[in-house]
Amino acid sequence: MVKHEKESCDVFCVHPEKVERVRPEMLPPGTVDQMAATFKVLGDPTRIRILHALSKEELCVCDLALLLGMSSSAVSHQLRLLRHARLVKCRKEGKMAFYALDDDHVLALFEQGLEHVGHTAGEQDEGS
Amino acid sequence: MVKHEKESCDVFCVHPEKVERVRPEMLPPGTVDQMAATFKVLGDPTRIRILHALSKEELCVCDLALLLGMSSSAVSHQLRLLRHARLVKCRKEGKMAFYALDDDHVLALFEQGLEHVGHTAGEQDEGS
DNA sequence: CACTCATTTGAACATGTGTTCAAATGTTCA
DNA sequence: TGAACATTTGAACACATGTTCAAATGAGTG
Repeated sequence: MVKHEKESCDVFCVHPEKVERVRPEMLPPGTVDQMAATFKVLGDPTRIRILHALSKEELCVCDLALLLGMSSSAVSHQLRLLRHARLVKCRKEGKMAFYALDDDHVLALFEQGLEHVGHTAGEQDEGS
Repeated sequence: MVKHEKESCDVFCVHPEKVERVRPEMLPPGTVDQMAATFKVLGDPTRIRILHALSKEELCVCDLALLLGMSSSAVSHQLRLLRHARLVKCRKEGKMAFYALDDDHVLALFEQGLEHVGHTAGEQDEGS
């Protein structure tokens, strides 16, 4: 919904020169959306636990279900999202599906997130 | 189809030994939730664009509003989430608030995500 | 084939999320 | 003080998300 921009008053900027210096460096929309989509998939406790488990061992769906204490269906739904985001890969063997982290990039991303949490662990979150 | 053979084992696992080997290595719930919360905040195109802009230059709210083409209110709401997640920091000067990335950890996390996108750029996402 | 099992899928539901609008802070300056 | 401004906040809305349930698929076995 684009209402016609009232550029004169609503968002009248304080440092236009800074803005115009940064503007040409902005990432293309496709890249931004892909990054957001990737992080969004990472932004769920269940999927974090799945990824962490898979970083230790290749596991099948029912292994994960037992480990996480949830239904195979729920696990499968989450694995589908992780697959779509190229965060895990699937290896089918007979009627079983073994999952593992897609590659070391994923592990690096995961550990960077873990490091951030450790980094902010002791600090107190300011109340709103 | 009536099946009430093993009601005890909805999730009767195929490789219990793997599961029990991994179980003690699982992350504590608090850590998992914090990681998920951090990634969740990163999982939005608007916030990705904000972080990327701030990685180039310290900017105030209305600078960001102009750069992103959205209202100051919307930007401020997103900045609050980013602040809570310790991804950006705020420096107040007069009636203005200058925002910047909280530290290099954030930049590293961001770039790891960007790298993942670049890494999967050429690959085709299998249709669902 | 009939049956079981591991996995996947679709629909439905409750809950969470991002933006908008209006109003409130809090600061600067005439 | 009062007006103008940058920013923040709260409520409300449309929309997305995670789980559950039931059913379907597909592979192995008697």
